[in-house]
Amino acid sequence: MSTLPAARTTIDQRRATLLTPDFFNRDPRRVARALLGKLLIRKTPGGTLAGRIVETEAYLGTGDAAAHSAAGRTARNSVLFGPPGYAYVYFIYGNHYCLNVSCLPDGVAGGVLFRAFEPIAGIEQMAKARGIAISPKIDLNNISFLKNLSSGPGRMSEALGITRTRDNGKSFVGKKSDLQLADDGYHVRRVMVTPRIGIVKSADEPLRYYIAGNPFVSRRGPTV
DNA sequence: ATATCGATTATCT
DNA sequence: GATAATCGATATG
Repeated sequence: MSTLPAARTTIDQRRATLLTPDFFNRDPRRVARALLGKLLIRKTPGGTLAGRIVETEAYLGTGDAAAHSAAGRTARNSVLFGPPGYAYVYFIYGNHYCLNVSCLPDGVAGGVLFRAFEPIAGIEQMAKARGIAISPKIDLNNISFLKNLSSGPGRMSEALGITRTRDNGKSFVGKKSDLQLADDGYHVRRVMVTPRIGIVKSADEPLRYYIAGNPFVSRRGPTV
């Protein structure tokens, strides 16, 4: 019998290095794919939160009808038009915040939406942020429990305590930033590409990326 | 397991 | 005034 890939991963602290602006200064499709397997880190007074990114979506800018930047620059979407490597946070459906990173050079719109990660550090704090009570009965390694923390853009943002007023426009590439992205050398075996979730315009464009077979992805794929 | 629906507000028409 | 890059609860197979 072949062994399934381990569900949980750990961080290789010795190898972890911050992603640089160059990483984000290219087509969002390439950034979205390259971000799979990277670490998303949130530093808080209560401790460091971290997860391994398993699902992303690319939003291409003025030519992409589904992108917030499609109709040009506004006060809301201006981060997408700014320099690469900055947080674009928007509020949706009266309930949820969603976290993105800007791509392409200053003046050109584009971004990647973070849709899901595997919780790795600060799990108890993330559960608290999600309104989930921790009791001795809860197994912190249980896949269903972990998936409920951060499988989906709204959940992920809530687990990290992301809000628009706090985080929109924040740098992902600053050494001192409380929002960081890092590469610890984790190798992604296979990437799946599907249409993006929850959009109406440009609904068929294959711009969603996730790690094949990963249990923390929000959905398997389009229910075709 | 999948399907449907209400919540709730910033943004744009 | 309509819409939206979603989630959680509820209903049903």
